[in-house]
Amino acid sequence: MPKFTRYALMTLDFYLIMLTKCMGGFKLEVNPSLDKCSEIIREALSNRAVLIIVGNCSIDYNGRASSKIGSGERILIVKSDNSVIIHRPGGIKPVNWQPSGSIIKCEHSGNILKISSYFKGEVLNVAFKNVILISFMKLEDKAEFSMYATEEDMKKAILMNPNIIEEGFIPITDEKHTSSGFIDVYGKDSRGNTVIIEVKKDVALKKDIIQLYRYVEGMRKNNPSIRGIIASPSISPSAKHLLIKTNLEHVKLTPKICSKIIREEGRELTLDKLNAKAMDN
Amino acid sequence: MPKFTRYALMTLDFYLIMLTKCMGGFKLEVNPSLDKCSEIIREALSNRAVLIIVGNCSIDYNGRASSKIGSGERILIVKSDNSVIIHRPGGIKPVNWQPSGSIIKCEHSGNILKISSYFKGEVLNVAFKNVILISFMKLEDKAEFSMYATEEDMKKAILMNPNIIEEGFIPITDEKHTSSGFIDVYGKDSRGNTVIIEVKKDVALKKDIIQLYRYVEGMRKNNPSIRGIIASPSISPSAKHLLIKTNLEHVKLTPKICSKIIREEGRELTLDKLNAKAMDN
DNA sequence: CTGTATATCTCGCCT
DNA sequence: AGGCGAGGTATACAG
Repeated sequence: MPKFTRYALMTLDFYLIMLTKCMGGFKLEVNPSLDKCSEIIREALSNRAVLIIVGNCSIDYNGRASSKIGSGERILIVKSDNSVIIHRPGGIKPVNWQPSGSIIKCEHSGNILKISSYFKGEVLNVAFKNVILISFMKLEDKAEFSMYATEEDMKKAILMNPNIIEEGFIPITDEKHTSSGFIDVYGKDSRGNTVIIEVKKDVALKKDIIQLYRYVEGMRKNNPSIRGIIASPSISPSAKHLLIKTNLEHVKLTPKICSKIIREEGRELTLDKLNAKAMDN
Repeated sequence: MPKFTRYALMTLDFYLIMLTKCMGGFKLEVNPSLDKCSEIIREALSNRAVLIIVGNCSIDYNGRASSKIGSGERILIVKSDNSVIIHRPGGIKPVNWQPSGSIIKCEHSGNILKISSYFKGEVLNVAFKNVILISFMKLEDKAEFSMYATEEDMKKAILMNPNIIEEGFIPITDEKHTSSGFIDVYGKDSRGNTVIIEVKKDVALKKDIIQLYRYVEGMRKNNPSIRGIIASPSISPSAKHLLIKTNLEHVKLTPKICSKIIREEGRELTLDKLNAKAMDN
């Protein structure tokens, strides 16, 4: 297909999309006039949409520090929380930025489009000489970001560095089988008390306490000094209540810190060595 | 003007721009098919253009740490140096990134467009379910970024914190007039030797050494122990050579550090106090 | 090249 | 609200 036709078709397509999209908080212009930009920016800001501008600008910043940069083609993004980032064509870090909640103004005077952002005594001024592309859109992103580590990784981290549970804790085995099932980590505290640890990578709930209680209760008959610890990033209020009633304990332990322990200690300590270490204990 | 007409005109405009722009390394699609995206991404990468993709994606990262995030609408930017940043609709920091020089691949399989980036054992996988907007463009930005401080600020910083020149330096006046003109900062070192400082905010060149030498030479007749120091962020090789021959000295001093001194010490030390301090000496 | 100090650090957690 | 510590810190600079 010749380029001409391809673009003609694409343009028709684009036209139709524009009609639908502009209802739903989307707008886009290529090589717009600065007046048009000014209009679009205002619309984006009032819509609390994400605004993207690509064009030739110079930037002045004054606040905790001061910076200045002359003309160059850059990408400016104003997010829906009014944070601002400006990126040059290279490098991972923005050349200038402004945190969430800043007050953004836009002014078109002469041949310059000025976008100003104010936040707690800090001023970021961006002056566009020309704009290649401007667009805003409503973006939805409700997903939760997680530094990833499995419960298995958390157990591994405890075996690698038992002090993350408490000073002097010594693991004996992992996943010991008991009459009530199996437990995650089994060991002794610094006073020689038996310790049973249940690991959860998410918030510990009532059911987790109940599960741990079942293990511990089965063993308390023969060993009254036994301790039960639930290791998790957090614990629900009702689970905490039950925890106290059942004389169990909670230790804060996040997948993230475990992931770090594995990464850092894992350099010297291979899995083989780890298993050997576990066997020794 | 009714919306319909406005967009029709805009679309025509867009169409014409596309024809010119696509020659010069620019392409843009709204709501493209993933196949089309794949094509555009390949073109962007081979052109070493800046690529912007807005769409619904999930992201996996594995390297120094691991992270995972489910579906959400985000902005992905691949810069011309193959650095990657992915921004969520809010917040100043990217949710995931990859440094410059990473190897980027793109694969369209099923209903998913996968963009992978590899760098020194770190893998970033982005899976797009749909794309709202894709565009690439060649951006030119040769401007130099500077943490801003004038030569005046640098002199002020020396007066505020003379130790940045050397331990025990005590400024007496700034801009002392001599028979050869005026000098930037004039003072005494810890041994009581007279010191003349010439401040430059950029690399010190031969001509700067010559200028300083003229001042110093004029005073060496009456005061052989006089020292001449050029304070600048750096010095050119030929200037350095001349510096040694003329028995002058160089002290590294950047506008940035001066800017910091003024910011930090300026909190306690107002301009009035500063002037008073300068008068005292 | 490696290690260290810096940052408009940002961000989250804690008091 | 203020202080503290971590970060996939990134980045500049010294050794």
